Amino acid sequence: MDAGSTQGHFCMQALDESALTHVATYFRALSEPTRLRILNTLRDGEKNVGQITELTGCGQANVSKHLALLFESGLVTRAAHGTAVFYGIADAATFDLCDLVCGNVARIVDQQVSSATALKKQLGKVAKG
Amino acid sequence: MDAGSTQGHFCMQALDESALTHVATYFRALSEPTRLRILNTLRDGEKNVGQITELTGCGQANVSKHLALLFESGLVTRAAHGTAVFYGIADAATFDLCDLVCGNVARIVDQQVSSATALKKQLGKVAKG
DNA sequence: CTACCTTATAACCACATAGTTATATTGTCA
DNA sequence: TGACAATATAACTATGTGGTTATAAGGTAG
Repeated sequence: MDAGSTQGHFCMQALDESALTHVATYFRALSEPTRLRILNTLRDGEKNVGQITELTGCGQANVSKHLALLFESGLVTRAAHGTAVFYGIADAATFDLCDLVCGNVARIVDQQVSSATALKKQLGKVAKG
Repeated sequence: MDAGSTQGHFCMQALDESALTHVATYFRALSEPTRLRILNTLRDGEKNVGQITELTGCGQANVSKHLALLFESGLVTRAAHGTAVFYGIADAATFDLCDLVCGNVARIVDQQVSSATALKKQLGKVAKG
């Protein structure tokens, strides 16, 4: 089975250099808080650039640039209606992914907090001892 | 329920700015082909820096820097044994994530190929017509 | 056609970062 | 202790990119 096939189970281990770059690009698209904010505004349906600009509080040019990147990365759809351009989530799996990451991140943060607490305790003991 | 809790279902929509940054940082760690290669070498167990350097074909300093970033992002574990330092996957869910993304990417690439093919067909018609 | 509205793009700055080379740090062994 | 091996870090260059401002491009209404 080839990595470009449309069905079956995919495993990063089997990917060649080109596919690895694609995966990295996908993650890169999700690696900016502003882009995550933009994607969040699309949870409840398509919106045009003006609405997204309003909702995120970012500059219009900035939003357009991020939307262009998200579109090129295949994460959002684009549809022009008159002068307005509506963007939407290309794949519902995107949010599954983000929410999965939220779980991972929550675990990491908890671990780091625990480590920090343990370290603090250790340091406390050293200071006292 | 708070976003830092250790159980339950997590949704990006509910995250504040700080959590959003954490999620973005997590994705950022996965957004470089070299780091994905490094993570791939850890699929079948912990390895030290020398082994990872060998397997990836990257420079040792470069590998160390990437490993430091992965460690700080909470994606890998670190354990020193003598002068060697062994790194391992912190959370098996990481590969679930990567493989999920592989599926998404495969779909995107397929769609782009289809679009390109369709476009090519259209252009062909125009050229002929 | 003109004025206006919406979106995309160009130019620019500031900053982050991947990779390299050289070196420091740390642990082991004779 | 001194030589050596493994890893981390500092310094540097080149490149990428987030954000802003100004402007272009495309469509619409009068």
